[in-house]
This record gives sequence, structure tokens and C-alpha cells, in this order.
Amino acid sequence: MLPSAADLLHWYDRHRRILPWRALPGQSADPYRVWLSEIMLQQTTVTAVIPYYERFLAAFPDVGALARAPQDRVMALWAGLGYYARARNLHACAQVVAARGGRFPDTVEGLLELPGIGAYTAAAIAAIAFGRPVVPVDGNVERVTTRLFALTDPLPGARKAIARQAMGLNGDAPARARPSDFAQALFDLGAGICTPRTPACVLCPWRDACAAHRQGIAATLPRRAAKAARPVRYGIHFCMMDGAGGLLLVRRPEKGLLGGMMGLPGPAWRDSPWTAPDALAHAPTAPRLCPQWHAVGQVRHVFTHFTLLVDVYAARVKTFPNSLVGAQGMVHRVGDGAVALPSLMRKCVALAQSAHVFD
DNA sequence: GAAGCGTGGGG
DNA sequence: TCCCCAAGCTT
Repeated sequence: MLPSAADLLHWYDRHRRILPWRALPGQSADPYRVWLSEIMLQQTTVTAVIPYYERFLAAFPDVGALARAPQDRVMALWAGLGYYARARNLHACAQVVAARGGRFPDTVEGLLELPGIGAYTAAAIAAIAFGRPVVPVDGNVERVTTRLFALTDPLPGARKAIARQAMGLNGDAPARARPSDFAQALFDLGAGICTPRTPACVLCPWRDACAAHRQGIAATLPRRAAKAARPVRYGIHFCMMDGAGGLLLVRRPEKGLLGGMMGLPGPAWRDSPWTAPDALAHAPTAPRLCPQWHAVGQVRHVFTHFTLLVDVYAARVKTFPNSLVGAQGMVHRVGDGAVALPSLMRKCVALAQSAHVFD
């Protein structure tokens, strides 16, 4: 028995989530909002995205406003959401779209040419915003599909085969009549019913069509290849505050980890721990500046492919010498939210403040 | 194809 | 505490 789109859409009409970027029933979606939400939702949970989405939409009501904004402002609003290349690509994409009159391409092929838009996002925008009959294959759809057809080959190797099966899910007339709802129904099914750990098969509109459910293996799919162990790396960062509550920050390189974001000064992270004298040799210095450094503790931060342990040193000075600011970074006030400071660096600052070195 | 790229919440 | 992983893209 093949899954019926009508069954899924009927379920969706009763149980669809209300989300800030989602059009109400019968209304058409704004391509800008759909695009913005899709970029933010890449590898990121709905609950994490919502406040960022609201702030972005308030700051940049349309693609032209986003295109005209300084990159620093975009990065500052993105700070904390992670995968910062998304924010750089978002800004670049807005400028391309603004240059073509503010209208997004309405085909998968056209969307694919834009920065930050890959196979999934192109299909999602095409289906949700432009009603193209395509199935965006994200993690939800992969999970639903592997279970529906009991596909047991492990990810990521099986990804292409899974996508082929998924793209056939909209083959019947009800699905092709409502491409936008069909795509979002698959998301809601994956997010609310066909969940990773303990799927609520008893509530699933596709239960009778699901091969994995019949075989009692739904919760074990999709299978994944074993992951490599996460190594540990070691960093040192210096938190220096002046009498007016200014913090010395440096601009990180455009590419690479935390690219385009601000950070506390410190030597490059390495594979072996640091000793205190070793670390202090890298402290920011300037003529006639003799800061009293205090070791305030360690921050543990987990990135995708390694764990970072940061020893944080804090010092208070009267004022930052111009040479230091000019050579190594900028100053901003603590509490100023409009700075592109990623979560790792915010943790370091919070630790330094908790040590009362700045009181 | 594989590696690089963040973060926070839940089991 | 640890492990999993979430509407993936780029190189």
C-alpha cells in the first residue's frame, strides 16, 4: 500500500503548526520570508530560530533593506545562531536578489544559483513560495522516507537513494495540487510524529503504509555510519576591560571557524594544553600598559568536529592605548547587544565578569 | 566523497 | 555527563 498524499494533507489541515514565517491557510507565502526562514533553519531547531527570525524581520522588512545593511549589523544580529557562513551568504544573496529588482527566482534551477542555496533550500523555496511540485529532502523527509520504505542502508551513503524515493512521494494528484502544503506537511510529520527517538506511530496518518512500522523497526531508522571521535583542542583568550566598561575585541578572519565574527584576543587554538607562562606570553600588550592578568577559569565549548577548552584570563585597565586598539581590535561596551560576538566568546566574557576582576 | 562549519535542547 | 542531532551548504 502506497502512502496517500490525501491522508497526509488531511492530517496537516488539522494539525499544522503555526510558525512566524508560515502563511495562513489560503494565503500565499512571501518568498523573502520563506527564504530567510529556510536559511536560518539549516541544521537549526525551530525554537532556536524563532527569536532570530523575528529580530531579522523587524530590522530588515524586505530583501532590499537586508541588502543595504552593513555586514557588521547582519553578523551582529546572527550572533549566537551558529554556522556563520550562512549569514555572510544571506547578505550576499540579498544583494544579488535586490540587484534583480528584489524578486527571487521562481524555479529550482534559478534558486540554485544563489549563494547559500543548495538542493534542499532551492526545492523548499520553490515548493513553499512558488508552488512548484517538488519535494525538499531535509532530515525530516529522509527519516520519513527511510521508515516508509524500510530503507536500511546507512546515512550518509544512502542519501541519494533516499532522495530518489522521497521525490516520488508527491506523485499523486492531491500532492501535486498543493505542493506548498505537501512539503510542509512532511516537515510537520517528521517534527511531531515521525520523530528520531520514539516515533508516535499510533498517531501517524501514514502508519498503514509504513514498512518500518510493520516490521517494528521504525525507531531504529534511519541508520547512520559510526561517527569519528571528537578531539579536544585548547585555547587561551584574554578579556580586558577599561574603566568605562569597554572590552577589547578583535575581528576574526572572513573565512573559517567563526569567520567574520568578533572575538577576544588570544593565540590560535592548538592540540595541546597551555601552561600559564606559555599563555601569558600571548597577552595583548602596549607600551606603558602593565595589566594584572587573573586566571578566571576554563570554558568548555563543543563545536561540530572538536571540543574546545579555553583558559580565560581577565584584566582591568584604566584606558586602552590607541596603539592597542588600532593594532589589535576595537572596543565595545559590555551589554551592547549589537556586536557580532559568537556564543563561545560570550561565555568567556561571562566567566570573566563572574570572577569580579572588573568590579 | 569527505571534511569543515555552531549551538542548544532533550533523552 | 554524554550522546544525539536540527528545514544543509561549500570546498
